[in-house]
Amino acid sequence: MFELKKTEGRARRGVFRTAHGAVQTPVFMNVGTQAAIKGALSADDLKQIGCQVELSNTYHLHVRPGEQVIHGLGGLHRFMGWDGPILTDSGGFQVFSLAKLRKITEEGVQFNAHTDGHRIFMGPEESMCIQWSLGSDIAMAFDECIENPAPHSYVQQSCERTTRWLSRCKAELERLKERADTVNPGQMLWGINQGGTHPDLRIGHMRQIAELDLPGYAIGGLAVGEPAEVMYDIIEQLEPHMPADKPRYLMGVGTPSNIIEGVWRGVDFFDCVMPARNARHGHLFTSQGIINLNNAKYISDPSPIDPACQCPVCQKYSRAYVRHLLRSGEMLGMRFAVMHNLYFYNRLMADIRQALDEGRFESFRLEKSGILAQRI
RNA sequence: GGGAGGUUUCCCGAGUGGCCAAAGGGGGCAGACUGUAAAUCUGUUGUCAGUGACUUCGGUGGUUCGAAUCCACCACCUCCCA
Repeated sequence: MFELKKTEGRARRGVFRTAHGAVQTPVFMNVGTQAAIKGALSADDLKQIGCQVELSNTYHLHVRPGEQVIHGLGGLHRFMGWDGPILTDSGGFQVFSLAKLRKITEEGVQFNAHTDGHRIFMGPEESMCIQWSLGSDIAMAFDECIENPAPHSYVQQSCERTTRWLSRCKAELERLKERADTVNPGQMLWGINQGGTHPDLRIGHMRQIAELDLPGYAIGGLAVGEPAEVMYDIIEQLEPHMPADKPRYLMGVGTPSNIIEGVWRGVDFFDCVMPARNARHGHLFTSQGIINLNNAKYISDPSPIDPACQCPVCQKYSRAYVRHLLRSGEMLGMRFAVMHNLYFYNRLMADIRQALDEGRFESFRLEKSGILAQRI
């Protein structure tokens, strides 16, 4: 399923096959939480900006419109018109981000829906059932994501529960896939490593979940409060304990620089809301660094967002125009900004892959990592 | 011709003797954002100087220890009656 084509140090160039096509790695997955990329981008737009994998969210689609609706319409791919690979996040992150509205027990998590407050129970079986109904290609394990830093004792207890939850996820998905109305027989489950910023817990947890021999493993619970250096250190210590023949997914990360550093440390899959959210707020990524298009200095700037960018927006429109649209609250401004940033991310990944193919990723990293992080 | 109301800091608008450089909103300027309750949130928005000082509430004078707030006149705006 996962084929490693080339390595450079710990960095890996590979191909991952799914029921909806192959994914060239390292890859950035484009986040469309509610089966849509915020900023009014469609599945067709995703194709145009070079997206390989779309990511949607179990909890959000369960709350609205409900997985039965999507299952009844033939699954998430048909529902949203995207025929490429889809990964669904399990709702585990919402355990973290909706913390004020939930209560965690061994069985699962009791939520008050963020929409109307009604009670929702989600545990490993519920999450798997929803993801099975959606028919994503990659279903993520239902885990608990903890804010860093967190005390060793709590993280340990949480990790142990996440391991038990993972076994339940695996058993439930296997059971569900035997049903006749399975939308995506090729659906697979990926496990998620937790352990906060404690290397011993990270490694111990990884060893346990690796035993389940899942087709992919994610690193969760990073970029949630700890400094980037701590995150890099954890990845470095954890990486030797991750199965080498399975893809590794660093969940929710991150900035262009974070991604380059992640690839350097052996990560294959990434996703992050940052390019889309920051775009909506006027922060745009360019080959020379980050610009805040809201700044007054761009009011009459005739140049494209990034003169080096080949995206549809940069081919035609000026910073001045996109800035005006954003400031005026026009949807088109958000759409343009999001299109640019996601194109930039997908292009960055293509450049990373090319550098790996050509055996020059180390120099690529040294050259780009700093430039892309600076504000200009 | 007679009567009533109004003029506030970029805009709208509160304030009717000190706690007022003046609520609130808009706009402006900047910042945050990492498996998206996020088209959101935060700071700032008279000037100069790090306690503080100075200028400001249509204009000019006045009352008062003290005025955006009270009085007189002037200017402009709105409404009502002829």
